[in-house]
Amino acid sequence: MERKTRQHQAVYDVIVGAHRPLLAHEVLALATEVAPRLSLATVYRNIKTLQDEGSIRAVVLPGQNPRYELASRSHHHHFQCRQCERVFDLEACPGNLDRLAPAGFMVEDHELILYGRCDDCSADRVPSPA
Amino acid sequence: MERKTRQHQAVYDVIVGAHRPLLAHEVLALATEVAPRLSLATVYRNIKTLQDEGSIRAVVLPGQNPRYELASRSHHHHFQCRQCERVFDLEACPGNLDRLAPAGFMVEDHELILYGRCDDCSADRVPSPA
DNA sequence: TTGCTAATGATATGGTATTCGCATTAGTAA
DNA sequence: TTACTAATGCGAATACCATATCATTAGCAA
Repeated sequence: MERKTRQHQAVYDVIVGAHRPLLAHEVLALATEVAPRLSLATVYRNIKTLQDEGSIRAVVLPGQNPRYELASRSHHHHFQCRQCERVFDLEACPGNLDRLAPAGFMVEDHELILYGRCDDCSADRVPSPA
Repeated sequence: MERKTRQHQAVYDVIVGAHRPLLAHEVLALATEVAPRLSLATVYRNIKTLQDEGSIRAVVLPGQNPRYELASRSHHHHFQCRQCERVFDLEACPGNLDRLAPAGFMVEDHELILYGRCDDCSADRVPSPA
């Protein structure tokens, strides 16, 4: 049977609490505060478990390692800060993108990523890791 | 000095002629028709050379290997077919995406990818590799 | 042609994120 | 508590694309 471990809970809690998609090593760093000696392998194992059960999903940006966010989040897009490299959620979606495809093409889905400077980095503030 | 080889020319010609971004192995497959015995290492070498001199640029889709297109192409986006996995150019851009970012965020650039079925695959035609 | 050496072909190697193997730890039911 | 075994920690192993190595080929100037 499945056991409720401190490590599993820590991984989940960190993703829930982040309010932005996290890299595996970010999960490790944050979860370590609650579960010391947490290993990266365990982070990956729990990420996989949570993905398989549908609790979280991967957010993949071009050329970057997957980040993870709550699967319960509704359709949205992302913003990446070029300075601190963190990824933030965008609540809005431009919509009506199907018209961009040529005739005969069937659009099923889309992905939009904005790049720039986040609030902290625009203001020359040093962002906190959480 | 730099020498004009059949292989280098073949790699460049294939990218010019494709009218869509190509993976390294697609370049290899297509260029082999002109330059038999062409090796993947040479494809990568020439891709790098062409990139360094600014002739081509990489197009990276989430979780996928880089594709290459002519750098002279103006701002545009891409469509990927989920069946044949080929990537196509979209001529249009929705524009005015800056408004999607929260206050304090500075948008410098954006990336948009549509996913679905290309013309060939919508019509159950088998796409030609070129 | 000849000679120089840039470029190639074939394969080995590197870099790195993720997964595996296994001894150990620690949930959980009784 | 105790026993059972799922889950962990840690290091090794894997997988993958891209680059490096190096003997060989082939541009190109003379």
